[in-house]
Amino acid sequence: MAPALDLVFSALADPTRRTILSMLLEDDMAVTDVAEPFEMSLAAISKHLGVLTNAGLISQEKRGRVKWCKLEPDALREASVWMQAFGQMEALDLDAFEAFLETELEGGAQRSVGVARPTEG
Amino acid sequence: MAPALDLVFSALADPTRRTILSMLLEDDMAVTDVAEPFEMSLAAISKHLGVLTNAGLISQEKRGRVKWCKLEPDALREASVWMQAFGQMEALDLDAFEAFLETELEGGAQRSVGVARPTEG
DNA sequence: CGAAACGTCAACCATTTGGTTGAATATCCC
DNA sequence: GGGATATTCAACCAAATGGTTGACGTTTCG
Repeated sequence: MAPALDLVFSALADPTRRTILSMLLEDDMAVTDVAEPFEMSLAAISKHLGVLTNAGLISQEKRGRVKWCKLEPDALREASVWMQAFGQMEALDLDAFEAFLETELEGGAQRSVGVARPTEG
Repeated sequence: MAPALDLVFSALADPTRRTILSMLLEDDMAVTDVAEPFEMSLAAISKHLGVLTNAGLISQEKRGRVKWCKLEPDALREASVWMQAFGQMEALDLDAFEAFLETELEGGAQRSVGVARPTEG
């Protein structure tokens, strides 16, 4: 069920939607109340909420005539994990790996570290 | 100089671009070599690289007739920090904060926790 | 010099996105 | 029932996105 990273990241790419998420951090909110601080129409906010829902970042539950919006942190967490994993691989490759090379192959020929043409024909 | 989160997140929203980033994790690469595994045109990849550059996620340096692409982890890290901070605030608000409320205001009127209309006119 | 390799630019196209407005639907309350 | 409230739907629009192709400028190499 985990929504694709595509959906999560593109949902996060809009400042209005990031603001909405931070608003929902404090409390669950009704659609009308989410829309209140913004200058755009209610319909526009409704669409934004649809995008966030589709990305799994929030859920919406209708109670009576009011639709409550609730933060769903799991989707965010998944993307966060991706980024952290990426960051760790990066740290691994660019730092630890080079250090490893220099230690392991100590005194090897003066390779130009970090620059290696892949697939040179 | 830190590029806006908008640019970073929307750059990350495309799977082709995420793949490119992961390729650059291993090594700096020439534009042509980045394009090689993909089925789209070189021009399309060139545009993707432009988007990544614009977001600050990579840098490009021309040496001779070859333009080398290099991962720039800082921009990614900034977005990662945003997400982690968000996650931490979430943990704070939804768990600790409610526990705090219940403890601190013990036995208060039966507030319906988590439901508060802001700006009721 | 001239051809090949590297990469971008410009024009074009289809689709998506983010916004609008006005009508429609559902619920609450008198 | 009927009016107010809450929210979405549908149609529309402008701009951005992701792709194509073909022409163009640079740099290398024979």
